[in-house]
Amino acid sequence: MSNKEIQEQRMKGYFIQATKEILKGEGLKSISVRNISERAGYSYATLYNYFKDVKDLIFECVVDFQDECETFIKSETKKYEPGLIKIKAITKAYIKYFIQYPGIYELFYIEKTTDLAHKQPTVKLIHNFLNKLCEEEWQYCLNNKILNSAEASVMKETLHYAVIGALIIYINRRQPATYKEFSIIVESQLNYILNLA
Amino acid sequence: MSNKEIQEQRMKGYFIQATKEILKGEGLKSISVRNISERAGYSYATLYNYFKDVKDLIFECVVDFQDECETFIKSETKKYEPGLIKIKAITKAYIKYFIQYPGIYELFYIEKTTDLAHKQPTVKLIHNFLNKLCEEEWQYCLNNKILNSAEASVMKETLHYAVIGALIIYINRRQPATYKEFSIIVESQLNYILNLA
DNA sequence: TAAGTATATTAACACTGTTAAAAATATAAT
DNA sequence: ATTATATTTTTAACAGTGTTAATATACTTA
Repeated sequence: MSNKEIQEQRMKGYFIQATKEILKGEGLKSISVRNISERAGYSYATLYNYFKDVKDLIFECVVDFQDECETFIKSETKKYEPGLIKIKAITKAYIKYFIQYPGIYELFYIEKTTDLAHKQPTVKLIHNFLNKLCEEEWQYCLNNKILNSAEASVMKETLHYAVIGALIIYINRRQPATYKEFSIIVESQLNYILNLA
Repeated sequence: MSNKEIQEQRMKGYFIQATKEILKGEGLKSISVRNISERAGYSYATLYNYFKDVKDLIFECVVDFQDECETFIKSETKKYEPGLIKIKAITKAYIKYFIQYPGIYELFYIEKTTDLAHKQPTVKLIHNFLNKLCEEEWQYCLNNKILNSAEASVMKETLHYAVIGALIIYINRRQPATYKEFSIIVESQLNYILNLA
């Protein structure tokens, strides 16, 4: 990597860092070009020397957050036995991560894809994120004849949709009112969907 | 109702009508005070004589759309037998309505409640919309011992979350790519959640 | 040091919601 | 009917948004 590339990457990093901080803190609605640039220590127009537009910048953050989320989930769930138990644990860790950073959830699932349509592969990446995280475990269930293909398929999709819905209603609508209530509902739903205890 | 009130209500109606047209057509992102007012045939500032702010106006539309949606669902499902079969039919009609008007779905579930927090009862109304539409049928299942209380509860919540999630991913993310594929997934999920065929 | 290039900043444009002052209209009283 | 008073509508303005073009600064090389 040439000096020029190193420096350019460093500059991009300053803006990405600033954006990530705002998203984790105040959330998506506090994101603005001037706001990001001020935190990065540059003028607002400088941003456009390193990113096509602000959506481009935000999208780079998505990739970072996904890595971060994946790392978090791995460390939270490594002690669980493989299969449905682990799928449940992964899902709970997934929910936990986004509850901790609602701004990141907004970014992942609420922000219209239309606005980011030029990055189709990344969009697919986001959409399949939970499924990807559980992929190994679903495969385990199939290999060990715990589930057949049709069962696994419907469980996987139902789990996926229910988790997205649960998070949007809790994060975006504050329903139910407390995290405790929310946890109880989630727990019983996971058991129901995954046919556990 | 006094003349003054009639006239005021009429004026509000013009703005509400204009807003509803835009929401059904171009969607939430095309909503702007100037855009609405132009369509209503008035200057942008006139809007503020009849609504506290644009969120107030939008919220009046929510109530209208809910009535419209409920009427649509009632007419689509009246021929179905009561119980789980009817719950499935109601849910499918619910999905059908929002697929037809994605802009209204945005408004219902994606628009942050925070921005409309001053109308808490209405927010609860929206959140419980699907559950309210099915309430009678859930009661039927309990009365006829088709389900016990715990079963009904978890089914109801899972159904609710899964439907919200399914719609957000299909409408906001265009995943899966076709309505046909989407319908198949929805069908199998409804059967799984409601423990049907 | 001077010229040329790359980068950063300011100024400007078109948009957003909202408010205060100005203009137009309708109502009331003489 | 004409004047005076309310009421309602519009225009102008403000503070914000993303983005671009022109200007100013810093750096590199001759």
